[in-house]
Parts: sequence; C-alpha cells; structure tokens
Amino acid sequence: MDKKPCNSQDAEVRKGPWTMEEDLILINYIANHGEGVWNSLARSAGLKRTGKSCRLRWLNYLRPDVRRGNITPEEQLLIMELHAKWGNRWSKIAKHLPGRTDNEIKNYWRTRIQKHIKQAETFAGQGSEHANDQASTSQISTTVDAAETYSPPSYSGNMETFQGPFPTESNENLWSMEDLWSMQLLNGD
DNA sequence: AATCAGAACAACCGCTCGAAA
DNA sequence: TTTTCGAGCGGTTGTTCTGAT
Repeated sequence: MDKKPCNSQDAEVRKGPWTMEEDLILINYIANHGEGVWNSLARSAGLKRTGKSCRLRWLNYLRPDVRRGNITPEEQLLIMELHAKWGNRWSKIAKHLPGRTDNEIKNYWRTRIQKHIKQAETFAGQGSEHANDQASTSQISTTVDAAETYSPPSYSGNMETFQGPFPTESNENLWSMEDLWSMQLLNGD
C-alpha cells in the first residue's frame, strides 16, 4: 500500500486547492467515461492528482446532485438525531440527507453544532442553579447513544448564543435550540 | 485603514475493510 | 488461505473569509 514515489510521474502529484481547469477535466472525463477506478481515472484524465483526491473532489463538489451551503433547520435536526443515534458515522448520516456529503456534514458538525454544545456545557457548569429551568431538555441525554451524550443546552439567558447556526432570514425560519431539542425529545423514542 | 482573532470551508492523511488475484 | 490493491471513512490540518477592535 505505502508505495513510495518511485518514478518521475509519482513525484509530480499535485496537492492543494483544485483549479477550475482541473475541475473541468475531471467533469468531462467522468461524463465521457464514468467513474471507474479512481487511480487509473486520474492518470487517464491527465490529472496530476491521486485517485483519492479526484474521488473526494468529485463526491464533495463536482457531482451534479450535490447541494451546497445553507443547511436547513430540518437538516440540522436530522443531523442531530442521526448523530445521536450513530455517532460520527458521517457517511451513514449523509445517506439520509440527499445531496449532502459526509465531509460537509462533518465540517458543519465540528464548526457549528459542536461549538454550541461546548458552550452549553460551559453554561451548565457555571450556572448550575439555572439548569433546572431546562430540566425537561436535560432528559434528552438519556435518549442518545452512550458514546455520544450531548450535554443538554441549559442556556438560560443565552439563547442568542445558540441561534448562530440557524438561518435568520426571517423569524419563521429561526429555530432555537429549544425547538430542536424538544423535537428531538418527541422523536427520541 | 490596518490588524487580529475566530469561524467556516476545502483538502489531505492514515487507517480499515472488502474484493480480486 | 494469503496477499495486494482500491475504495471509503473519519480525523486533522491548512487556507480563506469575516467581523471586531
């Protein structure tokens, strides 16, 4: 597996951001030949990229059915539910979100949801006297996988902190964590 | 207007699994 | 049955963008 570069071709493997030209080459090649074996595809298409890199680029950005940006509240809720069920099985979770990729969901989780869970934990630790205010939501953790128990968002007085990840075009679209968690409770069992 | 910090995104790396030889 | 190779997955890192000071 770990073959070291042993010829000049291997030595000039490109890394880093994809250029528009590379994207076009990959798209055209797949349109004409199909996906096939990624390593040989990369070679045949004349791309100085690894098969892995081509596969990732295709699956995450170039596929025609890939949806990008603006994770909806519904999708976020689904992600949370599925993550509670399966943990970090991003590809499995992604299968339930048409057009979304595991990489996108993983990034979304790490950069947004996880951050807010951490904050929630902080608030829970600091203001435990307020925790009872959210006593109902604190039961959520009993419904999730033991390996991935969320700290319930005991965010009394800090609701705005939790609205960041959600669409804010209008108030109707603004889902609070409370909404999400209560929905999760309903769907929990 | 410039600088800094944090957030978000894109891509790579290492590992595991399964299929084929 | 064992070995090899490719695909896929999850974690991590690097880069870019955006907002605050």
